[in-house]
Amino acid sequence: MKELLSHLQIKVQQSVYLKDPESSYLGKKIISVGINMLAQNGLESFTFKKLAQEIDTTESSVYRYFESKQKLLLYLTSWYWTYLEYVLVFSTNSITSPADKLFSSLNIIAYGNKELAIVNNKDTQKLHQIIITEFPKVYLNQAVDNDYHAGFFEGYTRIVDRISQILLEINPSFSHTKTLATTLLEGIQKQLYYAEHLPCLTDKDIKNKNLITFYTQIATATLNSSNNGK
Amino acid sequence: MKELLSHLQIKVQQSVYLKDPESSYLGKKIISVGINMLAQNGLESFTFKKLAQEIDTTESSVYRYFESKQKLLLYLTSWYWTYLEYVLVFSTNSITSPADKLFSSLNIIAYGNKELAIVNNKDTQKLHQIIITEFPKVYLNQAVDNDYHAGFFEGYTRIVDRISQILLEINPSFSHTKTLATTLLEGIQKQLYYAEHLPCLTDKDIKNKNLITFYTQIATATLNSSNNGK
DNA sequence: ACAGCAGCAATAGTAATACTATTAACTTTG
DNA sequence: CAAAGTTAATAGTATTACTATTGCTGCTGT
Repeated sequence: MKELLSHLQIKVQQSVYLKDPESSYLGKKIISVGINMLAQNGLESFTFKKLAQEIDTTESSVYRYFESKQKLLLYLTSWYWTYLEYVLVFSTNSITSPADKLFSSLNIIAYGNKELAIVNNKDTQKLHQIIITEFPKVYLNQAVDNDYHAGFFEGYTRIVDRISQILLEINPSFSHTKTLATTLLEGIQKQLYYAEHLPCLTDKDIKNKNLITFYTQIATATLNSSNNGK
Repeated sequence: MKELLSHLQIKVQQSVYLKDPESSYLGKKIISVGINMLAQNGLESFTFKKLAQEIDTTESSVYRYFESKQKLLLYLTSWYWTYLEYVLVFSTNSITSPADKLFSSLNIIAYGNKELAIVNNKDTQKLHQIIITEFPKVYLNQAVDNDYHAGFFEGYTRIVDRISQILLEINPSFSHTKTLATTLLEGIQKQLYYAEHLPCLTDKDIKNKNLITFYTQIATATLNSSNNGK
């Protein structure tokens, strides 16, 4: 799997960038150093000028690749969700029990693939950090409706669909799979953030495997509860 | 209750503002027009200059009240969570069944109090909109750790604690109340946003009463599931 | 009554950020 | 090897965030 994924060329929708960052050395630098800077200090303090200084180029050269820092963030998050779908599929296609498949999937969503640190010159653990703190900002803004119709959230949507499918395997008559899937997925990510920064919004032992066990329990309990057909 | 709440003076922690906006006409204007503008266009396009123009004053006069637009947002969200705790307590203290209390509480969190539109010159429905799209930005940034230690999230924390208490009433041996409480609370708010902007991340019938019913079901199913003592 | 002093808001800035038009240099291709 | 195309740097502008200073207004004490 390590071989398969590290050779994978993940495509991000063209309209997200002005010039394909994979097509030049500078473009690749923008991505890899951009990941480091965003993971380190977040979107607010990140500017193209600082990025340019870091990689010894100019602000306007960065603007040739992305029309704004939000679009660069959108590129990184889109890439990550697409990458994660591959990891998800490769890691769980051999699992037959739907409940086990759910557990493994949630585990990957929570902690990524620890063996594959760098894929296509991108630090996936840092991208995971970026997803947790910055991804909500990608859609909680005025541009959502346009971005949605442009298909910019398809990567994320497909992950949600995959989880939905697994939930449906556990209980084929369950009718609120999307809602449950997003609740699990985003709940897990929030808890990871709270554990780090807002400890009074979590329970102490909810970490590592326990976090995944708990959310799997929420899922199975809900799926097995009485009026699930309606 | 309408009488009680509309006469209530809700205090926001002093260190959030430079000068108490409740202490002058201009301050009150900053708050009420700020609510309108933030609900309308979001934090990103909101600036103190635009706010000042809207209320016929100057940018620097606004800066006398708040050191940044983030602090103004923090003020509004803190006010809202404190206000919502009163609504929650007043509306549910007569309910004896813990399950009914949970349903009512989640309903208030999802839809606020529709009878009380304006409290202390603040449009609570617009504030509710602001909470849904802007509150995550209040803590998903570099200042979290400082803001947390300064106690700026106490209003929200208290709401989470109240929900936790109700969950504990339903199952006194349940040990992950904070995690479940935040998952329910934030899940509901996300679904409201998705229904509006990202419909493929929700299920069609998950709206109005159904949304609350579903999240109450998640809660009770989880609370009643087997290994809850652990 | 009015000199003095608080408190408040406006004027007039600066520094940083976001973004763009134009030019220069280098590569590829006919 | 000249024309065409590609790439990035120079040199801007407009907006945004934030601050230092000044001036006005009303209250206070003698």
